[in-house]
Amino acid sequence: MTLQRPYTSILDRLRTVGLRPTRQRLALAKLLFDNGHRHISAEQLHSEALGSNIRVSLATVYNALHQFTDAGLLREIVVEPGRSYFDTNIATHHHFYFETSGRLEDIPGDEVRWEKLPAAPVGYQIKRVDVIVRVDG
Amino acid sequence: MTLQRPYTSILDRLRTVGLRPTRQRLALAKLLFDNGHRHISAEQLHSEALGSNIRVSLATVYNALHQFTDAGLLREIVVEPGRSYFDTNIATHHHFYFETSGRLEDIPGDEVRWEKLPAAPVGYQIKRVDVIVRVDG
DNA sequence: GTGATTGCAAATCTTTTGCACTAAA
DNA sequence: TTTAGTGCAAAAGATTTGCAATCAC
Repeated sequence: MTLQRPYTSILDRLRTVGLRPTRQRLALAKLLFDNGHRHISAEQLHSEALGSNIRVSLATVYNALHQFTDAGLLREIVVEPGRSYFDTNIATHHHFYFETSGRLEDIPGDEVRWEKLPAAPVGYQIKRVDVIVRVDG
Repeated sequence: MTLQRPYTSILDRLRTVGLRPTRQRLALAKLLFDNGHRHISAEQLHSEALGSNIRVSLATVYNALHQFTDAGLLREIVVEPGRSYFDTNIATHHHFYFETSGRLEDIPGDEVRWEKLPAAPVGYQIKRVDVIVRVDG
């Protein structure tokens, strides 16, 4: 798990995780990390990039999102078949999912505490615990 | 939330939720509910049906799975983009997800207890809380 | 009968892949 | 240079849709 280092430049962050700071990655990272925490889909990020005159293909957006995720800069959240978001907040926290709007909202980590949680099956380690509170109304 | 009524026939269960007990729905429901609790994908159920000489199209399998889910007979669990399962266990419970194998395993409801959980946002109700414990090893 | 359900094939949507081209080190 | 990264178009999956044919009531 990579710690978030708010005062590290995007360029250094990419270098640190071993990704070449290409024009596309820098631009996408800027959109992702310079606008506060966000829940964004690949398609959304692609449109946003095009809207900001960053010429980048959807395939590259997918590549970058997955590389960032593997590097621990992002976290992927799947809420429905065919609907997944990338979360720029990599601290431990959870989510409300608004089924009608498809929107995701953070639940701060300290708003969820376990009284009991099972141990990992023998031979396995817990990588992450996802809590999705599904709401509608 | 529909209570599970183990001694109700499949035919009656379909009738109760207002679904006509067609040949296809009866056969699929039999595969789903007469074999203990299972986590099954649409594709898997379709293969299983064909393997049991039940002629049914994949589209109908999807339809039936969604109708059963809407009726409260099934619960859908999405673990990764492009990988979702239908769970015949509709009691409150949670899941281990084995990232390497793609397998899902039940965590009984009483193995997870909350010390703290946020209230629903104003104007919304909590429909369900999904806990997915992601493990690898 | 008549209205719900099905099958099929086509369409849609999301995501991945192959490969020639380009750019970073 | 050398190797990683990119774009594009095509492929691959998963899921949905439209509509005529079929089935439950």
